[in-house]
Amino acid sequence: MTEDGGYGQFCPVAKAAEILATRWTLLILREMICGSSRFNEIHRGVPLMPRALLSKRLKELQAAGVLEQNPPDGTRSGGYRLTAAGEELRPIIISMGIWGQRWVESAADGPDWDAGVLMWDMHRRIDTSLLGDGRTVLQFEYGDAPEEMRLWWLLIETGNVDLCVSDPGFAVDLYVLADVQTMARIWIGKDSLARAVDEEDIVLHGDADMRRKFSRVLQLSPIVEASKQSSRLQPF
Amino acid sequence: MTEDGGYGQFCPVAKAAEILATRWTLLILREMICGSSRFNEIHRGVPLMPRALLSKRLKELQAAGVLEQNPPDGTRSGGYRLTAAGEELRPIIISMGIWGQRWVESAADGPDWDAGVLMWDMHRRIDTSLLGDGRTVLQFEYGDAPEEMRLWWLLIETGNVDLCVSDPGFAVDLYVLADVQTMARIWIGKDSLARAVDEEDIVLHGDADMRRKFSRVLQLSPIVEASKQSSRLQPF
DNA sequence: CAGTATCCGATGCGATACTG
DNA sequence: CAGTATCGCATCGGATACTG
Repeated sequence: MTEDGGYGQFCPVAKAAEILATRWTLLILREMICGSSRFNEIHRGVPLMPRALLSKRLKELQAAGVLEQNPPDGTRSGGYRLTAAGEELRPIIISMGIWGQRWVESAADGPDWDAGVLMWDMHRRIDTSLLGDGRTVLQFEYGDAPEEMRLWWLLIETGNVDLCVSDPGFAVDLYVLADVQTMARIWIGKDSLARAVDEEDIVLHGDADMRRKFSRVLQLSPIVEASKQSSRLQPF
Repeated sequence: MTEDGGYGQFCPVAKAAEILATRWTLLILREMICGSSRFNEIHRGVPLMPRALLSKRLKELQAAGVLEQNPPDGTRSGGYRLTAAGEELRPIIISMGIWGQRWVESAADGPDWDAGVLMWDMHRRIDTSLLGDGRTVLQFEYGDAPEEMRLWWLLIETGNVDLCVSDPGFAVDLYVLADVQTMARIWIGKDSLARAVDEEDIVLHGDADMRRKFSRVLQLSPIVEASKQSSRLQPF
């Protein structure tokens, strides 16, 4: 009778909120903005979200004109892409990230973070141009993570970065040992890699050249990059 | 067990979304941004929201550091105000409004809008400096609204604007007749007052001087003002 | 005015299992 | 890989009544 989840208001903020202010929706858009396009890619960014609900949200966002489906290539679905309307949410969502980082207590102190989400985020921010043509393997070990989340590998080959949850078997160029919290704080710019290495909150070992390059190979969260230029984001 | 409504992620967008992406929350903040501060003022901006839920949300927003309570003045509560963190949401919420206006289909075509919310919004945007020291009364009649929402009065006196739902009894300076949709479209900048008057979608009658001044006395939604300068809002 | 208390019905959400 | 189907429950939402 009162229809779906609307607010019954003409105010454009209400209209935007009807689309954006439902659970998980902003995180799906963050995933898309960060470069995911396929169903399972998106889901890796929000692993705690029920797949059925992800499916539902993707439909809603299509109906709202924020996403559309790519034409299927051959047999499998072509994934999703942002429409022009969706692209214009990019600065808004990034602004929300900057705000969250600046103001939300415990934005970097949560107890139960998912190392998988962190690794999935990080694997998209490897600057492959600094690595040679050959294969590079980085191994991450999180001392505070549960058994099945302790070890991760980034396998970098011909400009492509794969995230592995089991040992890919190749020689490891760099071992990274840290707590999830430490790594996450660095990732979102709340801590510096240099400091963490100095104080041995992070231990790097392996190829000496790779150890030196690591701070440039692993770029930080897009939010951190954006917030460096965020003076432009406070126009009012 | 999975705690409250969190996402279990360190991403700052997720942290912001935990606070902002719950039902009604963005509309409460919009009300605060537009100048409401007391409980019942805020509620007039979201009349369909259960008061108990508004109370709960206000507590959540205080816990999140977005709002705080003003010290009670005398016997009654002092209402609420945005903290510094809350103030920094202003450009984000206005951006969402601009986005909603630009992209949401039917942002100006809803069937069941609330004339009360429209009037409540508009009463805050009367430029009292254009009116003399005496009393000014504007009467609005919405032909398409249900009986109890048809007639509204703005009573302007010594720079103060009161919204009345029953005839205040004073002489009316200007009568405004329109449909809620027409008025709402003008209010959010999707239609122009001049056009609507020309084509008699709106009929003004009463004091000739007041008829002439009306387009300047009634300022438009803050979203419209903001979107005129919105080139600054697309920094990425 | 500024909320709180309670009850009840609808549904959004999460968990699990299943399919082409 | 890319989703669907089903089910139970917690939360939301509406109504009503009550308090300082």
